[in-house]
Amino acid sequence: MSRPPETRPVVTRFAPSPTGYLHIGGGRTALFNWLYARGRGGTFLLRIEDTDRERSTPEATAAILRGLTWLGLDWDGEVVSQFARKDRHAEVAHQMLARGTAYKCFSTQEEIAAFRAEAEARGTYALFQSPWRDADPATFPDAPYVIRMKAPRSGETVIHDTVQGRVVIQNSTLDDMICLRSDATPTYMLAVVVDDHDMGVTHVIRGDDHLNNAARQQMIYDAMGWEIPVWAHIPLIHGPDGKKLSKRHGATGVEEYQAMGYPAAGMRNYLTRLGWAHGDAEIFTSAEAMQMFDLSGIGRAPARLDFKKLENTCGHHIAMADNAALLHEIEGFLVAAKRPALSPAQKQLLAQALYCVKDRAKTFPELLEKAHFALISRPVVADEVSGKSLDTVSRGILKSLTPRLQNVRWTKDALEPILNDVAADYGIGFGKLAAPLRAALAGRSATPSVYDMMLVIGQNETIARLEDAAA
RNA sequence: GGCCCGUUCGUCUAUCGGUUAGGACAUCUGGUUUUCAACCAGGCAAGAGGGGUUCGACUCCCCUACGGGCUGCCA
Repeated sequence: MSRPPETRPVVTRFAPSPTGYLHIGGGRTALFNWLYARGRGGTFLLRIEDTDRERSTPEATAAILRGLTWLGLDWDGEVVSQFARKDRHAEVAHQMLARGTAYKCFSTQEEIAAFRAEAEARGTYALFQSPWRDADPATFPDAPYVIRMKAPRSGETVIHDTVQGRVVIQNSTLDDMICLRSDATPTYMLAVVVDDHDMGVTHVIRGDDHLNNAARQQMIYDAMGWEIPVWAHIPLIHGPDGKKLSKRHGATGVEEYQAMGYPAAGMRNYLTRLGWAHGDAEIFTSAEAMQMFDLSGIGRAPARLDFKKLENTCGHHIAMADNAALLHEIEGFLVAAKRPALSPAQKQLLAQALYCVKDRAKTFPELLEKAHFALISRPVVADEVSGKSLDTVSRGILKSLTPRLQNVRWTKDALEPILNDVAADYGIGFGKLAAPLRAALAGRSATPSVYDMMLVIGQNETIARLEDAAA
């Protein structure tokens, strides 16, 4: 009855409701839609589901856009506001009325609440069945009404879900959902179908909390004679303890991850692998992910967030990142983390130091800590651990070292014999010499190679720091 | 309560009726080392439970347990 989806250009969409920040689970949903569309030369659309005026805020929309932008998920065309399309939704509701697939219901919310309370009192649960479903229009009162879907009361609705398989829902378990509220605004159930249809969405990839909704939505597609999209309901993300991810697990907002210093490429990689797999592929770029990503690789069970693996993945991406891009992203991190920005001089030094710190860090705070030596200016203040290696003896060693550093070519090859000689003179291993050098140069015990640090900060600065420490 | 979905090492997962059930992260041991990170070698570690179907089930079916979702004039 419908053309094979493969022959149509793919159109996916991410449709968050603007009631807060971009949730990490929403971010992954967006990512899957983005990967699927981008990997097939398709279109990825963004629609804000803001028909609930009570809860929707422009701030939330802005936060969601920021989150997506940071994650690097670019959408095609303008952001669609669902609320702006309310007249179209109402139009479709009335078309359903005209087709006889929907009806006007004059039951008040009080009546419905009373009906439910009564059922509950009897210890049962019953779907509300509107008395207006087959009422004679001649009996219609002059009162506000909602437009309800005239849902089939028997039979079954079958969802062919790419991820969940064939899901059968008995129509008797579904009620006549409201499509148009009494104030003529659409409900989610109607709006989502109308918009997806009008926007030409071919694949609906969303959280499996919508799986049941798909049955009701399919009824609307049928009622309007529209082609049903390919459904793909993906499992939600859980916290490390296997429970639904909530605030008590820590970070749930995408922007919080930016503030914690995870690179966007690493986040994308990690999130892609969370609930999706392609053989043994673990570390990959987004371009590679686009090539590999498919709906059949999505798992059916909820996945737990694992920060250790996130960090490991991010470490790989920091190491393989382009230096200029990395520097730019670090500056963005500083802003997000509300940390002081880099001065032009610091930026310059950090750029030069990147080669020796980027493969030692899993997050930006860690990278910055490793690059501490390049970001500070004299006098270097040693932290507690490294300070211990600056005792009287090692100060003497540093003092004897500085003169030998005066007239040398500032390369590792030239420096190496000098430091080795000093160590030999004092009958100590290089490790014993490196510790005070680290303290003097960086004030830290965990740093890049002492040679790299010397090379990055230069001859004058090196000698000055060593003299400071020896004094 | 009703309906729907799920359940492989601690975690993410591969397997799509026949494998010593593979990989990655984490962890442990040894090696390397200039601290950290990394790297090399190796170890530990899994099909929720119970019934079927089948020559043969992680894989198909049913039940139970556990987890999740939906059940709104929320999305």
